[in-house]
Amino acid sequence: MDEKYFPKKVEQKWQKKWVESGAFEAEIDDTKPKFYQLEMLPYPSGNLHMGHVRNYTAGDVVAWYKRLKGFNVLHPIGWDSFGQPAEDAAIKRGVNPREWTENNIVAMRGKLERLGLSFDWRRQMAAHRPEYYKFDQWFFLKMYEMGLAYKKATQVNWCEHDQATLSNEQASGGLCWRCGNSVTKKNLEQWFLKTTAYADELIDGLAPIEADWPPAVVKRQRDWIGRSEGAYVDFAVRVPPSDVIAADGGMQNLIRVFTTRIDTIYGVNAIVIAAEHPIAEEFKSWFASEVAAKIGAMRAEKLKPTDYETEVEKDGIDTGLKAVNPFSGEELPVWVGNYVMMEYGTGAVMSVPGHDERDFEFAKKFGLPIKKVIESIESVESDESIESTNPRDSIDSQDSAFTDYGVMINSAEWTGKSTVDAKKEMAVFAAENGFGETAVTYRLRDWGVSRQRFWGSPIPIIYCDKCGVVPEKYENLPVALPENAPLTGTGESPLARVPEFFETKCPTCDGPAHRETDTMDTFIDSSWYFFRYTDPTNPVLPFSEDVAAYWTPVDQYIGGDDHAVMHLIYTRFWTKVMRDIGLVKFDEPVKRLLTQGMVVGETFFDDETGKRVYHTPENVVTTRDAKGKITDAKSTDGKLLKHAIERMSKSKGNGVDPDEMVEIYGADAARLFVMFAAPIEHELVWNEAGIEGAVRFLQRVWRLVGKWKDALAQPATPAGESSEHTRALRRKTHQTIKRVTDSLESLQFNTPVAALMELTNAISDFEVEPSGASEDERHSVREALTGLVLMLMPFAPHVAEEIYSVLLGNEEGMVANGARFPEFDAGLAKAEGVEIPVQVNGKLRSRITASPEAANEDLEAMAFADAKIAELVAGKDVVKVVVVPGRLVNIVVRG
RNA sequence: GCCGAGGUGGCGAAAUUGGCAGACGCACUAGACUUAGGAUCUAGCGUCGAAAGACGUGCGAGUUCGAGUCUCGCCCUCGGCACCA
Repeated sequence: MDEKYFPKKVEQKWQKKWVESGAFEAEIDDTKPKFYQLEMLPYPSGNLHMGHVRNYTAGDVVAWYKRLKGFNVLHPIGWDSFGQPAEDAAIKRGVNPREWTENNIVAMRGKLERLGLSFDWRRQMAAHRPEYYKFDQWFFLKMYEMGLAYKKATQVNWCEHDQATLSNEQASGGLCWRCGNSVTKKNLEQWFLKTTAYADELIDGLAPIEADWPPAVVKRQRDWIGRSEGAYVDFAVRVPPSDVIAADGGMQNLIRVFTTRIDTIYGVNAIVIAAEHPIAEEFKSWFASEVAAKIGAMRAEKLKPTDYETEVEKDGIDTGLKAVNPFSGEELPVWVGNYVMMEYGTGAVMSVPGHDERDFEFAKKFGLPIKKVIESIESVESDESIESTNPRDSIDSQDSAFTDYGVMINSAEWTGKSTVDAKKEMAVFAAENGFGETAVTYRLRDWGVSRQRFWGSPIPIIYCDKCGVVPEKYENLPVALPENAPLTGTGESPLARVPEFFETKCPTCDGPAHRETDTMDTFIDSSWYFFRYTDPTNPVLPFSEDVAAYWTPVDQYIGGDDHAVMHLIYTRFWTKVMRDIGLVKFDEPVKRLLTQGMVVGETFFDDETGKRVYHTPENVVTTRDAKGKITDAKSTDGKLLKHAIERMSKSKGNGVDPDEMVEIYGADAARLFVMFAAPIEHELVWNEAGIEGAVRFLQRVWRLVGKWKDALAQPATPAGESSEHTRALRRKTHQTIKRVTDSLESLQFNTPVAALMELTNAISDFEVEPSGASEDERHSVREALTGLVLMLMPFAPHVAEEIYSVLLGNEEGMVANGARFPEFDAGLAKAEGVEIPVQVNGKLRSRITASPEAANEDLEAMAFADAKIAELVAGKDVVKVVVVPGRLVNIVVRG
């Protein structure tokens, strides 16, 4: 053992040993409980950033802990290797996307290996390889057969900056998930997967896993799916002046609205439809010219980039059409309104300004009547009776709508009922009378998966002039990407310019046909990748049902919360589809989810040009306030700089390359520090200074072992009678085992490191010279050191292996030894004499030392016997004495 | 605007869930060893105070023998959503 700890030497040695012994290669083993530890797969950009280090280290800690606890652990990694960056690199630098991707994978794998992450590399998958994307296509065909994949013309989300279509999830907030620019709409024919078919299941399936998923993710998924329960109501359309029913008859003369508040229907003042509503199209020629013009303008407005900063002002126009309220028979105007969305519900609403904020605003603006039909329970109770209440037809004077539930007024035979009851009854009434039904709508839309991109999995569909849309045959999969395609980034499908690719024969009639030239959204790849790890080379199926049945579902998943409504909804959807195909027998893919906070760094920009400035102590000078926040930043040549906190990466110039950190401080110190620096779910503002502390800690452990190793080489068994200081050390050891075990079980990674540091300090403070140590002393130090090292293994595996082999006196490490996590002994951890605080009137005044089992009366007597307490209590009335056994004594006095 | 999370030393944070606030670490201060210190060791380090002591977990109330923790009201910060009928 070297005098000093040289991380590089130790790390290279053990990484090599692990590879040679296949230490992390997991196979099905029915003699052990299985544990599937998964982290979100990286995009192979070629570079590692601190966010990766945090994510994969946390996963590695869990994987190691579970292995040491006797589980058969599957801990795989792969590559989300399809997608835009490879295509961008190809366009910008003329490289081949395949080569670029493969090279990056090699580079990035090396960086991950140097961190000593315990992955089973044999199982890695890469989305861009035909043996993987073949099964994206396999699934697509299955979904096509099941009626879950369909094509339709639609307005899609379009990012002008990236020249790319986006699913609703990827355009959340009206901004592109990748580049953050505003999203516009574009008309395209596009393939969809019917996620809405599973909307109820996607909501209801959250309940059983809720306790083990972060509340924020569960909530965002619920909101995203957005189930709301209400009713459809049909309003007949009349065309003035002669009350002509629309010529087509049938459904065309009805406007169907969706409402969650049918109980407010006597307060309807108008029907408001979206500009894209079919009625608006049907009566186009009937409308006055200014109405038609306005509708056209409103449609165009909706295609503009979405600006969520400024609130859109309500706008609309009376179409001149009339609609009849089926409950009251009242005739109402039909308006077109910009606040009604064609995509949600039926694209038409009944406007109730008295009880809906948006309708209220709309009515105010256009001077429409506002009628009150619901009163709060309090105001009804204070009024004498509902009958005698003079109906207030207008609440124009009020400045907001009353949106709560309450009691019905001005609502014919429903008056006086509670709105909660009326809501149910009125929907039933509407259904019985043929003008409505109870209904549930969702915010969730189907998943648009077509991408006009090259670097993705081709959609395995063929268009034949004779047979129409024909799915490719399973035996012809994969539909392989051609080696070369003209990549222009113009938003046209590159595959449409490769005749060798799209010219084909119809699988049904063998006639001339052409292939779909769009590729799939890359989120398809990541929807099922972790099932492929279980059976990575299966040539005929995505994975075998039996193999997956052993390993899946995932026991612990760790990744960023930025995927709360993208990846994590898609993969839940995919799992339910796989269940219906018969590949898996469960509903939810992930038992327990942990979302780690981002690692961010300070970024600087040139104030004038907006260009990034690399942040090194040499070129940026900052002044900071008391909280350490930057108040002012300048470059060394005097230019004013803007600053921001951004996700850390080398390309943003706000952070180190983890590889450099490993080079300087070692992988163990880097891992340890990242785990220790902040709770895993918090955002971590990167500050490199702290890593020195991790290095110091490991050096300290190393020196301690160096100091004791010769003495510990001699045999030592615990003596029957031991002295106080050895019992104290054993106590600390076992208390630490409990703390570390509990922390890791609850996925806390910062507090166990602190506990290990405390144990190290305790061993350090054990004031016995190793050469003169008794057998008993040697035994307690051995127990403390081996315990320390075993518990350190998940965080700093290389140095732990080295120290463990030193303590064992041979070259074997923990892996080779089948080492186990230390077991907690409650008896040994129990304190003998504890310091018990004594309070007088709730204020700490003294401490007494007693056995933790001391009886309440004894503690009380000891407290009163304490000189200081006696003095404070003297001459006063003791009102009460509170004794918490083993914890505290509080004496309440008066006078 | 609505929803969610949170506010504890100079900084990152602990606090067995109502029982010694600030563990552990970073930064800092003083000292020792040293040719040297960005190594190591020792001591200190919430605020005021010479000390005794007093005060102290965003602010204000409340419950309790006792509140960082529970209740109510307010302020602030950070995230999410974007007219979802």
